[in-house]
Amino acid sequence: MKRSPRRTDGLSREVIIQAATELLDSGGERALTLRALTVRLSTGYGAIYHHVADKNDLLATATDDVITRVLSGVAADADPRETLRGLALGLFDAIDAHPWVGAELSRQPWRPALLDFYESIGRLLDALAVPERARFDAAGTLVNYVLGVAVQNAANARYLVGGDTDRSAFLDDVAARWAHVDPGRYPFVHATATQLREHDDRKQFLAGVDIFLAGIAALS
Amino acid sequence: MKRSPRRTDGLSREVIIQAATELLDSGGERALTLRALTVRLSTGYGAIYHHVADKNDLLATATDDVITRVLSGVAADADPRETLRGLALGLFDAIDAHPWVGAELSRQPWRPALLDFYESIGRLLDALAVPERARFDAAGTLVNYVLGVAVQNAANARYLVGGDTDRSAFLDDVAARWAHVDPGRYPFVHATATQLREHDDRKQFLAGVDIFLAGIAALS
DNA sequence: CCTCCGTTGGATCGTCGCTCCAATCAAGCT
DNA sequence: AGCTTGATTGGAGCGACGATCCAACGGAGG
Repeated sequence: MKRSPRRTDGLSREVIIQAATELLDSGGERALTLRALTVRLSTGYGAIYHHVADKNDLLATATDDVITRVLSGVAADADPRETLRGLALGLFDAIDAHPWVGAELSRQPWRPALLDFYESIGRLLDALAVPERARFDAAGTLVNYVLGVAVQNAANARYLVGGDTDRSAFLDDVAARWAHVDPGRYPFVHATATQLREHDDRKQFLAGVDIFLAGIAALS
Repeated sequence: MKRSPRRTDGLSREVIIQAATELLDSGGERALTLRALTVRLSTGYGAIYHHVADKNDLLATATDDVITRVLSGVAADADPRETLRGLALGLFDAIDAHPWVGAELSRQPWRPALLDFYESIGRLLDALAVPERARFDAAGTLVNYVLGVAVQNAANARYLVGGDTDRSAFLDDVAARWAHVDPGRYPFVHATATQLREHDDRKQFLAGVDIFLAGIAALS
């Protein structure tokens, strides 16, 4: 039995994590299997486990990478309110582009990478003259909202299996089901069905951020 | 080879789902395996799959049951604002008691059981005189917030593996790590560490709901 | 009493994450 | 140059999972 030749270029933690990220981006969470990784890197399990603790480690590190990249790319605006909106949108867009990041963040919400996010929000609330005693609750609420929406969106994105069906097709599907509920029992849901079909996730997310900002402003 | 005796009392979808719920409540998501179910019900795979489509079906139905039970138990108050707070708290407490419900809802946010939740919120926003054009965004935002926080809490609860370590011990752990971050780089996070140790998830959640309500009021 | 069909139990399959160890090679030593 | 050693690699194998499939069962209707 001939053994396949040993690789000469060094395998490294970085290379492995990048390969994992590519697998995740192209095929979603379920595409990241150790077997797929060994094939892609043409190596074996041992080599991978020598650089990485386990699959959790892999997912967590890949997630941290994406988050860090996003947060460093957010532009600071003169207006703290605008900066905050930009920050929130940055995270939203990142998770929209990499739904698996949302799922992983919902599983481990206290990853170190989110420290920067939390810190930024705290400072911006300070700049917005939020009283100190309310700042903790306000920051927590905002973080929870942003992560919450992002996770929901990730779930919706995961619903589209391979990318065959379009996002709008998915919305049409849900909207159609909502349109067929009993208008007597569910007047609001029924009336909302049309708006659901036309709505823009990104805009609705920003509208939510604005509601919370208005509420926070009302605190002082 | 002797076959174990055939059961005489009828197995039913309800019995299976209740057993699944008990497994989930006692051991978390990873405790629900088909093998564990066959042992608990002293039956085989075939019997279970005869009544249930697959494991997703199991999880989804169990989740629907919990949600429905919660929503039917929420008292309607004269003040729509109070009713809304009660509704949100009801979902919060339910997911706090059954963390797996939070995880499942984040995976499938459009389950029929949430229709009632969405409908109730829509009506309450109407009672709060939220302009119709803003009601859709407002309802979506609130649902996202409630589900988002609930999911985070579920994730934290899942962090405590078997219930050995206490919830406060977990908070102490996170707070300790936050207290040791570089105060120069993360002044806000550092300053927040003490509040984190003392904070009450439930109260903070309610504070978030109040921020939202204040923001809604500012819309009109 | 018999037949039939809705149920039931469990052997089996393919895949998963992960462990374990022999094989391999580069760097350091004499 | 030859030897040694330890870090690194590749892959067989393990136990557990969700799911499928089918033979065996037994109560309801004739």
